[in-house]
Amino acid sequence: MAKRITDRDKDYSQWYLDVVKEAKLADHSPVRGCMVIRPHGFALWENMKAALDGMFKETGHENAYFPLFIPKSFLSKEAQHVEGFAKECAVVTHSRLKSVDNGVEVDPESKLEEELIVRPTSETIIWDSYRNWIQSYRDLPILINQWANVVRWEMRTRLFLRTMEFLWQEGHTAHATKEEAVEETERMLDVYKTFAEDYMAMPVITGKKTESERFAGAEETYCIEAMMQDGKALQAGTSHFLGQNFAKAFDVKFQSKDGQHEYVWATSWGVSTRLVGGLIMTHSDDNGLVLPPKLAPEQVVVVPIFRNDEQKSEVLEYAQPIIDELKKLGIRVKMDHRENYNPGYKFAEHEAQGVPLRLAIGPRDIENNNVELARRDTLEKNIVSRDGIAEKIEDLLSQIQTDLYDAANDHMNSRTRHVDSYEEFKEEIEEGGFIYAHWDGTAETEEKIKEETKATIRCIPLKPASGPGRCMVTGNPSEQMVLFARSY
RNA sequence: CGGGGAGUGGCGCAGGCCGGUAGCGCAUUCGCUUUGGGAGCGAAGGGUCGCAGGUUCAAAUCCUGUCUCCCCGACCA
Repeated sequence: MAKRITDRDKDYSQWYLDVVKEAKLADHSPVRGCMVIRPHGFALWENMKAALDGMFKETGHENAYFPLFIPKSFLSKEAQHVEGFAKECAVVTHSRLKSVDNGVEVDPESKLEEELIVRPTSETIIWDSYRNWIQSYRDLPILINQWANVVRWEMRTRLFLRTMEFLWQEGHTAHATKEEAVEETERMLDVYKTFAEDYMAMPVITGKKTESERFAGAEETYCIEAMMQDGKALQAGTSHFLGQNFAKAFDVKFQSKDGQHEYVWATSWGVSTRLVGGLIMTHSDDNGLVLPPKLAPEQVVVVPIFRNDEQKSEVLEYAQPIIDELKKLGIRVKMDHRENYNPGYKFAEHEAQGVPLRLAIGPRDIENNNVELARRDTLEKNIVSRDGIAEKIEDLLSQIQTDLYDAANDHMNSRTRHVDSYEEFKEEIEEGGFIYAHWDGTAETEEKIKEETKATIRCIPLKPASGPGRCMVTGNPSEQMVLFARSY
C-alpha cells in the first residue's frame, strides 16, 4: 500500500508531477517542452471550457477561428508587440522535405519567400481581418472569442503551467469608444474571477500589472492572481486594454455617427490550460488530485464489493436505482465494474483522480439498507442510510464545492501579510505567500526588489489593501500597497 | 549560452571502474486462488544497450566523434 505520490512538504515540484501522472491527466511528450493531455485531463479541460464558453456567450461573445500561421510582416507591425514575442517564436521557413539516404531532409529549394510564424497569440492576424469587417460605427462592437492552440518557444517548461504549445481561449474585441473598451476589459476580468472562484473554488486577487509586467502592446493589463499551496503566486488569467495600438498598426478605422473617421479601441483576454495546473496546486493532497464537483468529469463513483457471482448481482441490483436517481438529478456518476481490480485498488485510483465522492456498496451495506460514502476532500468515510441518498449526495457535492473554496481562501489569507520595511519584506518573502507593501511606482525600484528577493509585483490590487504611504525601499510616496510574491 | 546529470524491453533503473554475448522492479499475457484500502503464487512474451566510427578473437562496458533529453542559472507579455 505504498503511496506513489511524493510528500508535498518534501518536494513540491515532484509532488506536482506525481499528481499529474497518477491522476492520468497528462504526460511529457517526446516533443521538447510539449505535453500529451490524456482523456481524464482533457475531460477536465472541456468542463472548464464549457463553463467559460457559457459565460462568454452570456456577455454577448461569439466564437470564431483564425489561422495558425501568421506572416512575419504582420507580427512586426506593432513595435512593442514584436519586441515582446520576438524571442519565443516558432518560425516556418520551408514547405517541403526530400528523401535522402538516411530518411528525409528539408528541401532547400522550398524556402518560403516570407516566413510564417506559428501564432504565439492572435492579435495581429485577427486585426488584419477586422480591418475588412469594420467600416461604420454600426459594425461595432465586435465581440469574438477563439479557442485555439498557441506556441511560445519557452526555455523551460512545466506540465500545464508553461508548455511550448498550449490550449487556450483568446477574446479579441473592437469598440467605438475608449470607455466601452475599458469596460469590456474589466467585465472579462470579472468573468475570470467568477470562474476561478465559483467553478475552480480558487480565490484570486484582481489587479493591474505594472508597466514592466504588461502584455506587449497593451496600455493596461489586468490579471487574476492565485496562490498555490507552496506559497507561490500563479497568474491565472489576463485581460488587456489595448488602446488604439493595434487599430493604428493595422489601420482599422470606422466612420462615426457624425461622419468622422476614427481608430477603434481594442481589448484582448485569455486563460489557458495553465488553469489546470492552478487547480491541481490549489486543492490536491498527498493522495493525489482533488477536484471541485462543478468541474470534475465524474462527480460520484460507485465501487461494488462482492465475493461471488451471487453477491455481484445483488450489489448491482441494489446500486442501479441509486445510480438512476443520481443521474436524474443531473449528477455525473459512474459505476466502476472492472473485475480485474480489487476495491482497495479502485479506492486509491479514484482518489488519485480526484473524484469528489465515492460510494462503496457491498453485502454488509445491503443487509443494513446502507451505503458507504467517502469524501475526497476530507477523506471522511461514513456509513449512511440508502434512503434519500441521491438528495444527500446532491447537497454534499455543493457542500464540498463551498468547503474547497473556503479552505483555499483560508490558506491564502493566512499566508498574506502587510509589511512596512524592506528589511521585514526580505525576511517575510522567504516564507512565501502574498505580501502587501508600499512601492514608489518606478521600474527601478521594482527591478531592484526583483533582483534582491526574486519577488515580483503580482498586481496593483483593484481593491486597495491600504491607503497612501511611503515606499519600503526609497521612502517616496505610494498611493497604495501593491501585491508581491514569488511566482510560477 | 554557462554549470551539472542521463540515454539499456512500455515505464523506472542496475550492470560500466575490471570487455566474455544483458538483468531487476513495475506494467503486459495465460492459469489458479483472491476481492470492505493500491492482492498472492506459478508460467510466458518483450531489448540492433541513443547514433556513427575505432581498438579487440570478443564491446552495453574501453577510445573518438555526434545527437537528444533532464536539472540549476540566464529567459519567461
